[in-house]
Amino acid sequence: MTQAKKNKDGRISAQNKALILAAAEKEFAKHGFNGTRIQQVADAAGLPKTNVLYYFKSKHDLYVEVLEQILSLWNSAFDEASIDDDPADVLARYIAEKMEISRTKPEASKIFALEIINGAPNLHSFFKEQHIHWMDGRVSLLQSWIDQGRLHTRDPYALLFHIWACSQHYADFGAQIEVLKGEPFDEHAFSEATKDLIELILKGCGLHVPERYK
Amino acid sequence: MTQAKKNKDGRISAQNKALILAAAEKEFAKHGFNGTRIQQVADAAGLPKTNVLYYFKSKHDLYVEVLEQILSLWNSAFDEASIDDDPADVLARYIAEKMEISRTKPEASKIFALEIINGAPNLHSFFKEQHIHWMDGRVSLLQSWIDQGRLHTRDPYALLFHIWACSQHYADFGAQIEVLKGEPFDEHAFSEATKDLIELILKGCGLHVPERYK
DNA sequence: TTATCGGTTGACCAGATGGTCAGGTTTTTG
DNA sequence: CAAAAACCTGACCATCTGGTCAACCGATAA
Repeated sequence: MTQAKKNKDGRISAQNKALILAAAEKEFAKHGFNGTRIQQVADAAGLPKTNVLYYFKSKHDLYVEVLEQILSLWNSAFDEASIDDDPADVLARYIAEKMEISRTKPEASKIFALEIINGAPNLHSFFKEQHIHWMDGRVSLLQSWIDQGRLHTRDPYALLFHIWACSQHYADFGAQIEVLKGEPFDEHAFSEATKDLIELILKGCGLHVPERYK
Repeated sequence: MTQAKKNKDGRISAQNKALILAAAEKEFAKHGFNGTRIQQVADAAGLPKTNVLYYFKSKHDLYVEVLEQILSLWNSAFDEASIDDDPADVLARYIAEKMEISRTKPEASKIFALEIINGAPNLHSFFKEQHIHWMDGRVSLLQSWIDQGRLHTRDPYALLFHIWACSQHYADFGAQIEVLKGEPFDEHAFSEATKDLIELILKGCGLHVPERYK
């Protein structure tokens, strides 16, 4: 039917697309956009290369869809925090969330980092604007807390950057950390690292670490 | 003469090699190893492609030499710090050094980050071992300070990771930061960011920020 | 003058890779 | 049960790119 003309998500379609996207996420994380071969993605998904091109018009298309899927992970409870909330609580939770993503979705984090390092050439400008808007809102919240004397840091932007930098570091540099520390960086180690980071940042802002994050 | 057989560093040679390495550093930082074309490097250096291949046997060779050149930047005063030094002073200086590299050599920092994200496939194992050795030494120094009650943080490894993560962040994500903050990230902004980071980390470790870094 | 040698370069190639296409099969739909 | 739509895929191709090669240049030494 003409109604179904644009509906490309039959049962099989949805299933295969998901399969391919998952495989692509891993491959892109490992080798970057240029270093990834469509054939590799196909192999990882257990399908012939042509089939990958059937669902995604081009390599670039596939990459963009992977990226869009990743962006949905970036939502957070911090998005809705208000001035009446407790800064220590909100920040600790935000850090914990970011660390959790680094642990459970390191590939996504890597791809995001690679994309940003290269100047975000594939992120639609609407995303950038949206991000700036989000940033403005969060920064003024932090600034309010600073003005109230409930948060002691000079630059709220810098605070956010530092949280991102450190949490993402654990995703991006996971392998390096294992080598340098000489022990596997497992769930428990991640939990310890999260506590450490929360303590560092909160103390650095003159905040008291909530019991549950100690 | 047979003596000069291996001497490939005549005046012209040294000059051209330096030219090519500088161009390669920029290109690799922009596009990564796979995304960089030898032709691009050649164009950036103002030489024909064949000439690049004359000085560097292969693209991979060129990349490794760029990488080795970068590694020399990683030396620091922190390397020689001893237990008798003041933790606050040593750490503040170390952070300032790292930030300075991010400001003056962002390309080098980017390449290093990209290399590490990909699991450091091109770093010779002797470098890794050397790095581990360095790390062990620095961690035990930090641990000594902790044991003496002069430094208050749980995991010295994590402390180093956080310093690296934040300072490198300013190199890697420079473009993103400009967009999000909506103003150029110049020398002055870098100086402010450095102070902020020093304050965050030192306060986070229960240290007092030395006057000169305020 | 001539041999040598570092340096230079255009022409060329083999392999890899993104992407197309036509024809086939399976599933859905009326 | 057809017809249509969705799905699948082997064969193929245009292009790109790392790397080779052989000829050539220009300075210096014998």
